[in-house]
Amino acid sequence: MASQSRKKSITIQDVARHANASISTVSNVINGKGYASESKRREILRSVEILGYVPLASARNLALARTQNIGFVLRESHFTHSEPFYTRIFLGAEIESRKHDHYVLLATIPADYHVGLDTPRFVRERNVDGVIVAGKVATAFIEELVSVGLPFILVDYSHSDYPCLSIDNRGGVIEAISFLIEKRGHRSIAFLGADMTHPSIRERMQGYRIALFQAGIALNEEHVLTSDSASPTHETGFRLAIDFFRLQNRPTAVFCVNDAMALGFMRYAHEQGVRIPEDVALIGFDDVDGAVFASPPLTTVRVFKEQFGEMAMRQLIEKVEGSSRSDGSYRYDRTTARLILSTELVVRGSA
Amino acid sequence: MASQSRKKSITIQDVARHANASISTVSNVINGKGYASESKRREILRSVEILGYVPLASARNLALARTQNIGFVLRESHFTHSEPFYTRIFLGAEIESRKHDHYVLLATIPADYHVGLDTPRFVRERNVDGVIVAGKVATAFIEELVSVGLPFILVDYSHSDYPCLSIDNRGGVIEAISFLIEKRGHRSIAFLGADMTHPSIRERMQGYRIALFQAGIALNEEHVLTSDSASPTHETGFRLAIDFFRLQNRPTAVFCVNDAMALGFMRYAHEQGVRIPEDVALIGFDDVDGAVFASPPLTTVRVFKEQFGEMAMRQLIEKVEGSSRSDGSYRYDRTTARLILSTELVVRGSA
DNA sequence: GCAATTTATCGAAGCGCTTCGAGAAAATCC
DNA sequence: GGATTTTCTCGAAGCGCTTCGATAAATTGC
Repeated sequence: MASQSRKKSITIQDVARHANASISTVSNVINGKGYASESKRREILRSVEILGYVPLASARNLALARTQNIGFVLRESHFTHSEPFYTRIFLGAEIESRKHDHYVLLATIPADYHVGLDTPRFVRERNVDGVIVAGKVATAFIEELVSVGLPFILVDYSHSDYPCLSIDNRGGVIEAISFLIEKRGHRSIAFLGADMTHPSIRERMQGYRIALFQAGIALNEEHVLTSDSASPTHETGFRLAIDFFRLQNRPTAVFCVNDAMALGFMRYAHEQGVRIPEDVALIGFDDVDGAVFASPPLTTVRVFKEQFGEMAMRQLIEKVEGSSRSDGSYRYDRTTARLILSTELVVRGSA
Repeated sequence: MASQSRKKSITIQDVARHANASISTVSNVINGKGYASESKRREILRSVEILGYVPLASARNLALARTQNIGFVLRESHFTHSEPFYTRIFLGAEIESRKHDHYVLLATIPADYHVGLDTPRFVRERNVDGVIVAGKVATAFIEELVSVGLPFILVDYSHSDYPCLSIDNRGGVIEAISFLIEKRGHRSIAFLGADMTHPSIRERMQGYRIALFQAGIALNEEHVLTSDSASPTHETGFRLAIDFFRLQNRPTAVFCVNDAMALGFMRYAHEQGVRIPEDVALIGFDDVDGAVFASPPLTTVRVFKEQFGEMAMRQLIEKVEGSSRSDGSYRYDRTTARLILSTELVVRGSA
């Protein structure tokens, strides 16, 4: 019994026969289209119930020239990151996708993307109706999507030419820095960053400058410590912390471009016996899970990750469904729309 | 141009026409079946190349009565866990799936599973050829899989009645405890655990007992601190640490059932000014990413997560492909086979 | 009361692919 | 050299579903 093979399932045919109706009528009542008398409708629905009929997805999709799949693409390194940032976005998207009866297929691509070679299988086989691109990926990939005419949306990676959904990096940082200045009385605040060409990180940097400017504090370039080419990791935070503590007149607070770095900074501080927030206040960005377990718990800018994924999915699906209605009706083209998700400062022990 | 809809792609028809052959011949050469003259073959392949033809997955699958999808199911709480344990398994499975031209669809189910209501859509719609079940899920779900005749494999959750792939929990713990005893000279070792009904955790507990027994050390029940109903989280580790430090003659080493708990334990120890490993040695299990960043870095039992997922996928696909060949040939039924993946002790600073 | 609608139902074509014969041509056998 | 066997190619049926007419019955309009 154990190795019994898949049960041959019942088809629309069976329902039609059982309900004494034609296939097309069954199809209609199931999809709520066309006409059907109350009696027939009920009879059919009853048969569906009795037989436990569920339409076969593949058949449906073939007939409807769609897949009900959404691709989710990110760089492999991003997915394995210790902090489940993208994982959460993915999860949010996944949950949202169900509401719209879609599945999400995941694919990771290398940082140095080669068209053709690295093309996710689901785009080659046209096995998705649209794709969500998370984080910074090679532009070659994005261009490929454009060229095959697959709808997509960029998430957490702003780009002026394509539809994207991003975090309010600027606003989040401004809030954080202003908090440090106004509520905590700091006048000298360092900025620790990495991967400075990344749009998001650039924006965080801008937020830092703006907040300082607004408070009438002159920017001291020496307090901007960055490791331009490195990734903003725990390790990088640790390394820049070393530089930080070598500073002659050391700032009283530091803002790290993300929590991973902040945590790395904190580790070094611990090792040096520096107290946080007494000796130096610390704020991160992202609100990763580890933030709350740090000692002291990290004050940080929260990003609503699940919601982020949700929204991306919703946007994308709206777009996909819209484009598929070929009734020729005019629709506003939001292709290049850009949405920004706001953040929230969560104050914990480190500042 | 921007809102251009999906390009109507070229079909096998087009290739046939272009190559001056019949559809069936094209299909044959593409799939390497049947006969075909060198000339025809070349011509067809050339047309495929020129036209950039790629078979449409949905059509193929419909004709072949398969989906090329594998479902990956876990409890929602497991997926969002701060430590990407299952995420990594998922990733390993995902990567392996590509080699076999499969996609993986993810679904999360609630802890209190209700058949029908919570049934993952892909099992209802028969949109997967098999499913990987990760971690501890409701048995109702497993039974449902059995009843619909969908092949599956359990991962990280041993069950004697079903095919499963598990970690060598017992062996891993034995290695860890023996290390503590033989290499570090500890004679009094505590065990901190939670969720004691979980098979994996139970096995770890057994490992602890066995190792002690082997070393001729009597088990002191007071040194077994568990929070039976709680999950083995950071928080739980922290809480049990409190109990631990209240012990009259406190053990010199502690083994935590997983890294999360060990990290929680460590945090409490820090707060109390207890030095690790000088005052108390600490070993965890899993080797999560955070382990290496802890101070001191955590000694732990490594589990090869990606490989774990890979192997599960391989097993499952083998099974799926096997069962689909309906040539009636006899095959050994490995349905209830049980594989165990070995672990590795990684010695870092905490012990 | 009869034309014009609206409602109800169905058969058949089609989505893009695989696969099962069948027929023709080529190769092999004695 | 005729009978087999093998190689090559193709048409057609089928996978399970949607959808477009066509036909028939019921309803409406004036």
